[in-house]
Amino acid sequence: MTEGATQPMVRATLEDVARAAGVSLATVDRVVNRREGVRAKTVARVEAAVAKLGYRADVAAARLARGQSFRFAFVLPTGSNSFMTNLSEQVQRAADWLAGQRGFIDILHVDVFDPDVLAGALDDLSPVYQGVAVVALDHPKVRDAIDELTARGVAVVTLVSDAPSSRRLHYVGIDNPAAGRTAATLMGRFLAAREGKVAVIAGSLSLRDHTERQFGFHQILTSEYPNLATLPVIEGRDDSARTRELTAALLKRHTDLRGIYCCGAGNRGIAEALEASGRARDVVWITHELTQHTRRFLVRGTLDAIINQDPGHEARSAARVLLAHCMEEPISPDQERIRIDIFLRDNLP
Amino acid sequence: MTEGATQPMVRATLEDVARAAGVSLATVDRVVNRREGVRAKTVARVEAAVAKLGYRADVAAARLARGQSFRFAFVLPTGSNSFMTNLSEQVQRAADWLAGQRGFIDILHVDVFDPDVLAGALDDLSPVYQGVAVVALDHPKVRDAIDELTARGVAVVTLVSDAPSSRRLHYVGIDNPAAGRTAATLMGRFLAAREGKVAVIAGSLSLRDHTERQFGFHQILTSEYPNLATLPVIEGRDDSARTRELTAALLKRHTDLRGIYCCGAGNRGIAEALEASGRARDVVWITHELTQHTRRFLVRGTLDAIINQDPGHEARSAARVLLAHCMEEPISPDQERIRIDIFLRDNLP
DNA sequence: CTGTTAGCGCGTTCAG
DNA sequence: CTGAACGCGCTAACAG
Repeated sequence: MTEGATQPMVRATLEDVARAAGVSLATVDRVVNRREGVRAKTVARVEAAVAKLGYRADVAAARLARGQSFRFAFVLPTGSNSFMTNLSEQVQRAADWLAGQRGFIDILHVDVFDPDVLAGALDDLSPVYQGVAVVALDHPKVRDAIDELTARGVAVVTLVSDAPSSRRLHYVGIDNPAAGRTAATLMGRFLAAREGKVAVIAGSLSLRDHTERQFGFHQILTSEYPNLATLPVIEGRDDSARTRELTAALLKRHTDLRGIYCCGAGNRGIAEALEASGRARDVVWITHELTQHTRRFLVRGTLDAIINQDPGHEARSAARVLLAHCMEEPISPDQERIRIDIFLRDNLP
Repeated sequence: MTEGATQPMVRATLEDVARAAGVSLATVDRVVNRREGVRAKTVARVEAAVAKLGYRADVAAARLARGQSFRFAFVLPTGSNSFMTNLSEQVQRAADWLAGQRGFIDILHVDVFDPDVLAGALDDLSPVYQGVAVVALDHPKVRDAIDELTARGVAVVTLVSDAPSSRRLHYVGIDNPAAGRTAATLMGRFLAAREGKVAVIAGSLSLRDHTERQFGFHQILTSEYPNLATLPVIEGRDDSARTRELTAALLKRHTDLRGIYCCGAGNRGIAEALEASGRARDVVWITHELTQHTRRFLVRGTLDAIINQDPGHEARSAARVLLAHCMEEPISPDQERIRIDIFLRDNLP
């Protein structure tokens, strides 16, 4: 048995360090927190003591003494598709957690799909907020509103949907082109060498994430799977009824339709059309986001794979990033990276 | 714009509650922490005040006042395969994080594949530890050692490899039969309707996780993909050289070998044999764990998919579960559930 | 440049 | 059954 280095039995306190270095508490505090006004020689002495005793600041005590608290606004879509409902719930849970850490989250619901409304909501945001997480839109007005907040010293993170041209601090969400490529690889491989057509259904091509997914999907499908022809993108406006009609028309018109990639919402409509057509097991259907509905379609075999982003992880990550920024603490990039999950029937959580 | 309920501007303290309820600090504390010795009437009055003010205990202050600290042992394998090395690093990072929360982690490396050695290490563990995380082995001696620790009041979580018959508090790891089923579905679908043989390479069939994966794999492949015949399982002992020989022999002997599922380690050997044979692009190869090696094989196209468990998540989860148990706090199951990740070339993190 | 001191919000004695 | 008072480890304001 090989022992690793064991930690000291009880942690050293600032006072222990002060005694060891022969200085006062305040001086040690200055050195540890890298504040000005200490002679280089003294700094060295203190740092030696810190190293010798293995001193680590007690975050609980520091937070208590600092007594600062934080207030963040989470700007989420009104609307009620399953994914966004789920995201709201997860933000609420992250808020409960943060409340124990002297952090408060207010959730604001706005129509994030209207650039004017969204920009207006950001402009009107109360100045009490030190941080904002927003499901953004890549539009000049929104970008300006974000930049204005940033200029006022407010930390802004974009959530799920990015505004890359803005000065937001951080984007919490998946790499959408990569998600589209992932869907394409699954589609191409599931269809093996079969020939035929593949349809792409987006919510709206004016949504950057849908466009990016579609872009990644096309990129791989056309370059690596020449046996499959992609049909022009269809916009279902994330609406089930409309998407059902469009899908039904698609199935009727193209008897050689082999696959459907849905890079937005409206999945219930697709499922209905597919099942009504009797070709559900024959057509490979890949979509985004694990919800109660898509889970059912996957288990039933109508849906073949789900590309997912974990809303719980996203909500917690946004909260952590904002908190870390306010406390001037570093974040650990690979804990904050949102992964592109692939779910098949067999690895559903 | 719809506003969510906004939180109070400053959090209520115990003292605020005491004043509102017309009692003292100590009484509120007793009620809040569900201690004995308070009249029912007083309890009710305090609880009303708590509800009215939306009081939430400040965890930082509570931790500071309690001043308790925790010490955990993480028992990890000696040996040096990439996954375990990675796990060690992640445990070290979790330890750095915990150190700020008054928690200390000592890392012990033992030969976890030898039941006697592992059980001995657990038996000999210093009594200073309130919690132990162990990469376990499903063996009576190990089970007894875990149960003995549990009986002594030590919280035990199994990590990556479980001992389900023991009285461990919690298992931090993936559902291995489900992981095997996931691999089988990918294999079956990637091979579409092609006919031929599929080989399964395990490290050792006396390792429960390898057996479970292999079981799940067979289950799906035989029931859903009758076009594919599975060859008898081969044991590569997680050794690259040996696995290379075995794979080469396999490729030579079965000209209709269509797929290889590796449910253990030794991936470098498989890659070498596949690439040497010139059939790397033809044979579908699926394996476990994202490492620097498997990443390369996947990007290069020799490997088709990786089934992964995130060691960073596992290390943090084990630490959180132990900490929560010691502080008698609840855990949130879906944050602690370890997912079965699927990585293709396109969604690598 | 450095030291002293008064809390931060809560848990835990110990008296009443 | 209830209350007063001290201290956890650290920060910040002030004094020297």
